[in-house]
Amino acid sequence: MHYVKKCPECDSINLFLNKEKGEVICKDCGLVVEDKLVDFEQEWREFDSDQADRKRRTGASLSYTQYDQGLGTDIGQKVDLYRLDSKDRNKFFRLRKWQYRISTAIERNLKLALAELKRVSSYLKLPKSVEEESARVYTLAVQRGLVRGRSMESVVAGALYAACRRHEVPRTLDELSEASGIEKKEIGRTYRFVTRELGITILPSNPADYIARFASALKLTAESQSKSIEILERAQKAELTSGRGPTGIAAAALYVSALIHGEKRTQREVADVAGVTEVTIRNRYKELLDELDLAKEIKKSKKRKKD
DNA sequence: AAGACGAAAGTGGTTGA
DNA sequence: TCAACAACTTTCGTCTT
Repeated sequence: MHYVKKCPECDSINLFLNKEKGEVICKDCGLVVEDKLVDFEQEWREFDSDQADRKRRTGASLSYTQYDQGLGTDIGQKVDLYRLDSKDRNKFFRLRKWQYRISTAIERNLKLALAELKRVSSYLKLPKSVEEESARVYTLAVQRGLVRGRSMESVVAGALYAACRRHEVPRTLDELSEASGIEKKEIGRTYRFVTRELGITILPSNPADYIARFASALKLTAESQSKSIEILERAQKAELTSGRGPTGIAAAALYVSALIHGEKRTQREVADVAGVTEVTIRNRYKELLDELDLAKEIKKSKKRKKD
């Protein structure tokens, strides 16, 4: 199997293989370098067409980003029609007409929507697996008629948001909003509506999932980054995280660890990257200091600076 | 002068009667 | 369906570096 050695975006060699998700992620810029790392090798061999028939199990691969999943169903034409009497034949034509109408309506919608979905997805540099998942969600939503009364774009954005969360590569509503041009409120609304109607359960996102991306946006070193993960874990144990917005916590953890490692960033900078306000960072930051006695560590790093 | 701090009032969403 | 509520934002004045 072949692995990418360098990040094509920033040339970093700091790549990280997440085996469960089957993705290679650049730790520096957060780019998903490779995903869907599936072993494409066959575990069997075939020596003639007879064996091939018995051993091959699959047809072409399915993809939800193709509007009909690469397949398609038509009610057949002409074949065997001579066997039907005129009544049945009329029925047959009527069915075919309806099938045609319904499928073209849905297909036309899907074609447009999936084009938009791909656009937004590539803008946000989302992994292919998330794109697939969101396409699947959108397809289901269309089939259930959930798009009616809502703009196609907002449902696309909602599906993407849901897929990101499920794959633990969360983007903030702000980012989705910027990429799709749909209001934050609207995305949140359709997201909740669609996931509820489709019975998709989504875990509350983990602050740690945001760290890599925020850290690279702030150009922090790997040490600060792992320090902030450590802080997050301690915060979780101290039950400082439940009920709080995950981005705010991630931002505060990054802010503190940057201080500790003498890579000071202003609250403003961190706040902008994380999409929260300085006030929120201050509140989380204060809680972190109170509960985890990080004050010592900060003082230490200040002393080191003096020396 | 810029950044950090914190109080106060406002917003949108959840929850429980 | 409504009111209470928690988290977060906005705004603004004050303190610190």
